[in-house]
Amino acid sequence: METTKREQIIKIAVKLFSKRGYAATSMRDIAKEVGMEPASLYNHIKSKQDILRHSILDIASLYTSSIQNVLNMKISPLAKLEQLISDQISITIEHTEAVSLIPSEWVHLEGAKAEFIKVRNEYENGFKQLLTEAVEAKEIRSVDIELTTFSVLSTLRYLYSWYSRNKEIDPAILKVELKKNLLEGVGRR
Amino acid sequence: METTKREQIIKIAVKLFSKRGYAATSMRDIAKEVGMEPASLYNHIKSKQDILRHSILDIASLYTSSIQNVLNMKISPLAKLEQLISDQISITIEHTEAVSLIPSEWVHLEGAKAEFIKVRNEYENGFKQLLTEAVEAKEIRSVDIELTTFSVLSTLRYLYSWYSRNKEIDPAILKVELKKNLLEGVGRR
DNA sequence: CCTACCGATCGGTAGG
DNA sequence: CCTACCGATCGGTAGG
Repeated sequence: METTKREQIIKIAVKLFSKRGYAATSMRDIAKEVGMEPASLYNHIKSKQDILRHSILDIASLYTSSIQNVLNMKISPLAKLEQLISDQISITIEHTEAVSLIPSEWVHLEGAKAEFIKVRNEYENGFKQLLTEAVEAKEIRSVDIELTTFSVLSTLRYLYSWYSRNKEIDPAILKVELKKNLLEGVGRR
Repeated sequence: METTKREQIIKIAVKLFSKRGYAATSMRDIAKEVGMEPASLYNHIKSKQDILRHSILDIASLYTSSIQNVLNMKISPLAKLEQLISDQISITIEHTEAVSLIPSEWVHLEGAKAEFIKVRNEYENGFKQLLTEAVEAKEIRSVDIELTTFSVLSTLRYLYSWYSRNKEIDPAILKVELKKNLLEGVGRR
């Protein structure tokens, strides 16, 4: 699998954005890590903003595909929720650093901010719909939809930070354990 | 309750850091919002870094007080966990913007980074200890301590983002509902 | 892909 | 608390 210079630059930029934040990372930082002069980066990318936009929107489209796919499946609402959680864990494992930009760095998007927010809202609304259906089907208790959506999605959004310190874990085990946690809590008796 | 100019400046700076991030907020941005010339800020604060350090360490000390207090209470491990969750919700409600700096902006601390990490680790270790004790007392099921700590604390850490959009909620109801969520999940049947 | 460089903006200081 | 200003660094361009 060949990687273009452009892809190399974006990968390194994402790593630096993830570590220090977009605003605190300079094109000179990126150039040094890539091994070229700052001016040369511009033969491969349009601007610093261009890197951020592509990184974030690429990940956002993975989430969109997942929710659309899950909504069309012929399984119970609760099974759909479980599939969505599995998908999101997979995305986090496969694109850990890019995923880490989603919660904090999207605020630095300039042209694409509105589009990002739209896509994020669609995902959240899909999640709320599944939760509502699962309650109606009596597969889960009658939860507060808004608060539960926040609670479950915030754990999934920040999973990257836990995973980046625990990469040795078996993804299958992570999925089982985290689903149990999100769906059954700590099992208060 | 009189607020000094210094407190006013810090409050406004925290609001801006919270919205755009530390690195993307300039002293000129802060000065404009405060209503003075940039140079005049330095009669009240030592440096931009000084503002960040005080904001973050002040909140961190609230978390430290909470965990120390809870660990010394003469109640069951599960009751301690519930008290810790309540405290953290209270801190988030009372200091929403400053709390929002904790997950993302601490990376920009310069002199105090090691101290912050130490304090954060103490809090996490206290939480893990309570979780372990609750399992041993059979008050909760035998959870994965590391993953559950991450899962519960990530929801609590990012509660500020949900709360800032839902400020009209009754804090008492928020505590009951969120505790239920974290401790019983969605009640999968 | 590099050398050379631009205008803008940054955090912060001197001096009153 | 302000005017005036400093050196450093920023994202990006011209031209080869």
